[in-house]
Amino acid sequence: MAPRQDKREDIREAAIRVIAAHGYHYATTDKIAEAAGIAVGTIYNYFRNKEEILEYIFQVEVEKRFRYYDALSVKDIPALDKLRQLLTMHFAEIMVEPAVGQVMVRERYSPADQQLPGIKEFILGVPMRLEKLLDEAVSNGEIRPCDTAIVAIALWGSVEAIASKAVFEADSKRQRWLLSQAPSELLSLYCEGMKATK
Amino acid sequence: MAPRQDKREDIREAAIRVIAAHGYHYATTDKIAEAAGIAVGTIYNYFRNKEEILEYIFQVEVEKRFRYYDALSVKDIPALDKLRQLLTMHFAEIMVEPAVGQVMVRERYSPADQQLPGIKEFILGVPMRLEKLLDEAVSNGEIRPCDTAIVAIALWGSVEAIASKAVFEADSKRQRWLLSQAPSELLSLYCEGMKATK
Amino acid sequence: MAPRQDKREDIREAAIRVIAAHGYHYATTDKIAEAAGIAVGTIYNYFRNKEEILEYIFQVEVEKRFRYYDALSVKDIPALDKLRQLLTMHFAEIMVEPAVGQVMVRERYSPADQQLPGIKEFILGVPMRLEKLLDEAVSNGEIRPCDTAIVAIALWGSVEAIASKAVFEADSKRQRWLLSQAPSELLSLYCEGMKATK
Amino acid sequence: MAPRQDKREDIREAAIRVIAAHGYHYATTDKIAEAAGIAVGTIYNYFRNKEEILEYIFQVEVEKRFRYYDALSVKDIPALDKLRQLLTMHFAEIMVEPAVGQVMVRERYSPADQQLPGIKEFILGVPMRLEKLLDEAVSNGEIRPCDTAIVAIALWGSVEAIASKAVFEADSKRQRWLLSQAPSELLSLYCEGMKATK
DNA sequence: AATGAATGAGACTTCATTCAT
DNA sequence: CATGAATGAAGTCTCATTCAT
Repeated sequence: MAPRQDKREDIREAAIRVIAAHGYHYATTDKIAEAAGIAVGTIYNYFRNKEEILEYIFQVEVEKRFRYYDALSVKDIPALDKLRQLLTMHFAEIMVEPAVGQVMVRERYSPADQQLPGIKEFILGVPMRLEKLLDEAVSNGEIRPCDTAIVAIALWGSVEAIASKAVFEADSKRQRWLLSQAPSELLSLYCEGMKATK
Repeated sequence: MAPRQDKREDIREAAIRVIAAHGYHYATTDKIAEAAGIAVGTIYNYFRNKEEILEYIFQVEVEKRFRYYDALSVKDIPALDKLRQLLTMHFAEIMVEPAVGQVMVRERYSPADQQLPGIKEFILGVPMRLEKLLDEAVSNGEIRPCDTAIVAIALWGSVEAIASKAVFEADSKRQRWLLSQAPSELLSLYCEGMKATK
Repeated sequence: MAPRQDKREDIREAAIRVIAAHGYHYATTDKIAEAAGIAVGTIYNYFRNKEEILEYIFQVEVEKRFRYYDALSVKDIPALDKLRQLLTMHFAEIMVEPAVGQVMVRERYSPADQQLPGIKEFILGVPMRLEKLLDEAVSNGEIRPCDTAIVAIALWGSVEAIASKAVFEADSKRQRWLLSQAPSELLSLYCEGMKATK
Repeated sequence: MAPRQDKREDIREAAIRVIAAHGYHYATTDKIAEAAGIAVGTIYNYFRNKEEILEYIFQVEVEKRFRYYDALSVKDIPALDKLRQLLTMHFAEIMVEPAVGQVMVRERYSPADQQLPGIKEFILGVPMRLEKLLDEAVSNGEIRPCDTAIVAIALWGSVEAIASKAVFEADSKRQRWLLSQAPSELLSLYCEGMKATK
């Protein structure tokens, strides 16, 4: 196989592995360089500093989801279906690369006093898009009026909690089960509620 | 005022402030000591190392909640009321001391490769107790049968997400509103669901 | 049993145990105090600082040997017998309290840039007295003329080497054997030499 | 002059100077780095920790002597000559670099509870080789049968004592004299003994 | 005299970043 | 562009010593 050209990408992937394994603060630049098969110095030709690597990891994930959302939002399907597809996509991504899931769950507040812009985008941007879909669903009469901002946050919290549970699940069968069942389980929970049906 | 007797407590409180402000990894032992008004060395008369401080912070919070749960569990009231009271208590605690909330939300994976025992207890123990309450509610016919393990995780994820939102909310009025409304909002969401009522 | 009155002595003995076990630099004042059954602060009522404890340990041993030497030197017996008795006494002391032997062997250069006076006394004073006995033996015609200064150093080096070997000997039977046989073995070696007798 | 290539060697030499001057425990890594003309951090590119430097110092000396012994042991000369040459070599090395001699004499028990492997090798390995040479001398009839293990220890103790004396000798003329005369003085002492010849 | 909590200087070590090759 | 040895600031922790009780 030809050597990977995009070294920035190599570094990102190596960093994901190392950070998932050790945590951001114990993921030294040396370890990342070694995992990427390059010299430490080379990292600094592609990233200004270590923070920027983490920033980039989040950016990539954010963009995947935003692009998916953008494509979704112009479709002419019920908003709840859009929601389901977005969650399905999120869990599918994590299933493909659980290490990324670990990083997103754990390293959200890692690097500094101030949250990195890319991470802020992730934490705020995704729920905000959920909120829009919920608003749309309310408009369509798919769900009843409610404080969609709060619901979006709650829903996203649930998603993250289950992803986190899955991502640290040692039993890989149960991991796949969790990640694949999660979207419909969650949506039916949030739609139907748990109230006893008489 | 008489000098505070329990220095371990002083250190815990100082550490909460410093960690909430800067994050565990930027909360140096020097800063913590300064915030506590003592010398660095004194910290090590009360804690074996820096990790143990974080461990202790979580332990205290865990115990508060477990004790509250224990008192609750013997009461003769509907399980859903117990649930509501537990959540109310949790949010009330955070309202009183938002810094602790920040620490609990942010520093869960901070210190090491391995999760600290006290933190594990927090992350696993609380949802487990929620699950028990949900099971009880199912038994009582208060809610319909469902995968209570998953629901507990989802519910706790929602709780944390809202707490996290609140805790970083600059507008303190809205913070109080979020924290006080959250329990009933969440429970009604989880019970009734969002489905449009015909 | 009545409480030991001489606390300086208690501390000395405790320090010997702790230093023998851990080495001077790992023998913290806390450990010594604990071993002596007193508070750290109390140490400083009897010793100016940690160094002085080591100094005192050597002093006591030096004095024992000097006093023994002084008593010996006025006796009217062959100088070689005096020598033998001095060595016998030295090894006997170590047999009684091997920990002291360990300290004397190991901690000679431990505490500081400058050698402590008490330790210097030990290192220089003892060989000097051996030298005097050798001179006397030469005068008496017990041994042939030789560079007694060098021989004294060599002899003392041998003594220390065997003591050191014995002191770290795990097998206590062999330890006793070494320490009890050493004086005559050494003296016969130094007197007769190893030359093959035709 | 071209810059020294082997930085590990530079550090070893600097450490010898600093440790000889101040003792291992007062030879801070900062001082060693300064003496080596490098930054502290650089030390840790060549040694895992401070102990390892001391370990390495002993290793180098051990190896010198073992290599010399190995070359010697295959020669077809009297065992006593081998012995003499080995001692001569040892004292010559110390004469060239007295600081190393100081370190070997003083820092034998310095670093820890447990003796470092390299130091153990030095303390046990050298006398063991002396013992072998003595055994050979006995076999050859060069010396009379005796407890060669004990004699080896005694002899090595004498050697170290004289080396130690020499190494701390301020008068450098007397130092050279001691170190150069020592081998034959010692061997003749050990062979002939001090007994008065009628 | 005895106590032992408090002190804080100082030790070792790590690691993100640089820069000469 | 790539390299990786060198850097040194900064962090954690220890421990001899002090002093108020």
